[in-house]
Amino acid sequence: MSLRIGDVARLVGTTPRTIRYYEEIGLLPEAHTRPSGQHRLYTHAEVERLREVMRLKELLGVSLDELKTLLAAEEARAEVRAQLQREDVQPERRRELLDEALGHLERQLALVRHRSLELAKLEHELSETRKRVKRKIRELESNPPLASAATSA
Amino acid sequence: MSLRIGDVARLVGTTPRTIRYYEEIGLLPEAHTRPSGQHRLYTHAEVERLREVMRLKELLGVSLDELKTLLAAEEARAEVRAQLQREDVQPERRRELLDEALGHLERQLALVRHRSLELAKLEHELSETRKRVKRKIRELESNPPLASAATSA
DNA sequence: GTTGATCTTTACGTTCACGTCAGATTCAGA
DNA sequence: TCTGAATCTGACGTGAACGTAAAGATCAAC
Repeated sequence: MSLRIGDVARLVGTTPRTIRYYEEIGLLPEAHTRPSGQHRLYTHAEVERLREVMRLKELLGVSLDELKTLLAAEEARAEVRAQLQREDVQPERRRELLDEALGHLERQLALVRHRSLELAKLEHELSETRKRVKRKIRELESNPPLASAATSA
Repeated sequence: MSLRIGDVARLVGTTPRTIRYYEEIGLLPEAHTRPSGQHRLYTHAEVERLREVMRLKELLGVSLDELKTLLAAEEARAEVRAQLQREDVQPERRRELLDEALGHLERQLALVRHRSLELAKLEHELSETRKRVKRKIRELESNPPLASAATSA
């Protein structure tokens, strides 16, 4: 039911050092309340969280510091979910958290959409270029290599 | 007609140091034949080339070393264009260059498509999450904050 | 032909994101 | 209870991608 840091590392394809580092810089929450010196223990939910962090890092290509602020969205939503479990849900506080989460989500979305668009443009250009290269190759194949010049108008 | 390293840096939004560094590691060709000690001079074509390099770096998120091998495509195509100008175009050599360029293009495209897909997935997930958060906020607004619980089923 | 701004090379410094090592500690299993 | 594998903290090391400083050279403009 509870995983150790080595298991987690294997599961997500990284190293224990990296996980400790992420915790060190505040990118991951400190694993529960753990008397210093004792082994860290993780739940599957935390493994998923780590997966998500690494995915965002990979796809957004931002520094771990920027990523930390972007992840405030997840934090907020996690807290919302936690508050939903309990019953003392002061609605004003919930509203605050939701607004905060929304703001961070918008920032993430803007970032993602921008990159997505740029990538699409790049993809289009590349496939156009590929077409041209392919055409040139075909021309070269059908045109028997004559001695003189003038292969394309 | 010819720009100096500082102008180029301003034009593409980087620093002279970076440009020199890129030249140093072979990512950019050495600016023409330049007696060591003399100022580097650049054409607008070279500025565009640098822009493209920085764009690919940004969008693909690869190391400068990987980028160097990926850029072999541009090199090959540049050489093809150069050979088209001249008339002694040994067609077998052209075929080699075109094949090479095609290979590199395929690699770039595969990379771009993969990232593009992943980003699209992420974008979808994010906008779904945003929907849910917005809905929750609306619920909170329409439901007058009563004393008891039960806001959503 | 003399400035002053920009550039040159050389070389050491820096930040980020971890890797690696050491020595002590903890933990699961026999 | 003992043992061996994994983990702990703390520290220093590392590679990538530049930043920065120094001392001299170059270049455009006057």
